[in-house]
Amino acid sequence: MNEEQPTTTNPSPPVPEPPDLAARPARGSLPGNGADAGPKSERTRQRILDAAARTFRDKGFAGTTLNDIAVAARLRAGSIYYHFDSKERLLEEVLDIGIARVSAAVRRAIEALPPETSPADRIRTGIEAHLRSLLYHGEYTSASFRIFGQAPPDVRTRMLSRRRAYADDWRRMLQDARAAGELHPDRDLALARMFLFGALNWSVEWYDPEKGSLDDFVREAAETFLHGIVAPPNEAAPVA
Amino acid sequence: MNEEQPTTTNPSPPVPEPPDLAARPARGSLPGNGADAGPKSERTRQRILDAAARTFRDKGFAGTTLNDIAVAARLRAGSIYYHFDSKERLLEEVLDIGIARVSAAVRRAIEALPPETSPADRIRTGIEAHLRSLLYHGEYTSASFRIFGQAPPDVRTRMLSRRRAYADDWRRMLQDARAAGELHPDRDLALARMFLFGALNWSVEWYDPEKGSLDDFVREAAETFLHGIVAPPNEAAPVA
DNA sequence: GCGGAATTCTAGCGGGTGTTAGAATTTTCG
DNA sequence: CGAAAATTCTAACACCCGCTAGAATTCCGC
Repeated sequence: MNEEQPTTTNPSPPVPEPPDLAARPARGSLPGNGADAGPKSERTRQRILDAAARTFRDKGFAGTTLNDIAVAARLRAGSIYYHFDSKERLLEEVLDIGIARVSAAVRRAIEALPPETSPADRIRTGIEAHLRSLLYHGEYTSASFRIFGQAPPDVRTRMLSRRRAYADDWRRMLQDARAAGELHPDRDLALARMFLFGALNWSVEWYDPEKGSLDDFVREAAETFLHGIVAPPNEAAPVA
Repeated sequence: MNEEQPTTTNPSPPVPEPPDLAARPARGSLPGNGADAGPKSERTRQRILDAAARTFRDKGFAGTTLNDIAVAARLRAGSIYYHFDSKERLLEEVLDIGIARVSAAVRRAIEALPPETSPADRIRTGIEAHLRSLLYHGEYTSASFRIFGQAPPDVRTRMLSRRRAYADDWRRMLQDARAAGELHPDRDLALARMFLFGALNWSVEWYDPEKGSLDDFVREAAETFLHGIVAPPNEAAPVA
């Protein structure tokens, strides 16, 4: 009667994770000696986080049991509490990492552009980076966007500043493009931005990597957002 | 420690609901004599459904307790089982009604158009109808799209055919527009359709009716999707 | 390989879950 | 009114939840 056991997660792949990104501020200090915990603890901590991200994404927050996570992380439910204070905090950290990664990926991609790149091309690059971060090894990033609406109120409000910061990046990019005269003057940029977020993040639910290259996908996505679907009036009808 | 009590739902507004829409097969006949139950049952059944739709939308499926629903519907949790077989079936009916209403609203709006309306204008009308149905007294419609990802697997698969039918309507509209030469030939229509769904349904999460008229909003939304945000090359730069 | 710290496990508490049986109540209508 | 049917409530069952204390085990520098 339970949800099916996640036996598919059994083979336990080694979960490659670049730990450099924006993992966590760590705890101030630990029991034993000076700095923070040993490396053993850190590794299981990561295992728990990975399991939590996957399970939260698949079953939702309230739908996920600490035992679900424990099974996927190959330990007992009680042991989780050695590494995390509560289920809520575990969620919080997953969400945090998710947003941080997308945000960092987009920022990095844009800063790597040559300085003379036009604002519209920056937007294009931003869209592609966001999608890549979401769809390619996106345990946390996809969880972060899928689960956010289900988070307990206090977690959500605490997470909101992070989100706002990322949203501000986009607000700025759009305004720059408008200032450069590259955007249609009638467009409502706030609406366009939310439209974009909705469209991009929804792709986690349906994108199938086996049905075409990711490169083509992100390119086409950016094009669709920038130019819409309607044929340009001049090209299509050369008749005066 | 619990989620906050829904005391805000206390005043119990009379819940205006146009019962004509696409609620459910209904019973053909009247109380006592005819076939099945009386009208009293029908009214509380509706009250439960309304309460369930609102609560599911706000707290998610697993996060919603039968007692939450019962309180909002002004009865006891056990009594729900006189009207519904299980929590799952209750969810299923809510989702069903939600999809049926959006689908019906869009279809009706498009059929009301004059026959000579261009395919692109049909799309525009469809977008506006979808958004209206979602945002204006959309207990069920918004719940349907927000909760779908959290539904238990079997409910989800059973619901999938309904969704596919609605998706087909859109697929057809887009293909018609392309056949009429109104769409950019390079666009990937499947991607565009999913983009559209993501963008539209995400609006439940952020749209604030007090920050501008719904009419303006739906119009601008359709425009953004059809033409994108980039300025057209000829209009903006009249300089040779 | 010893000893103490770090990590995990066991076992359970208190509470809330969906669900059900049967009693109590309300509605319906001759 | 009164009886039968329809509807709601009460009380409980069986189970699982997040979480904790303390014992058991593993790790690791000496």
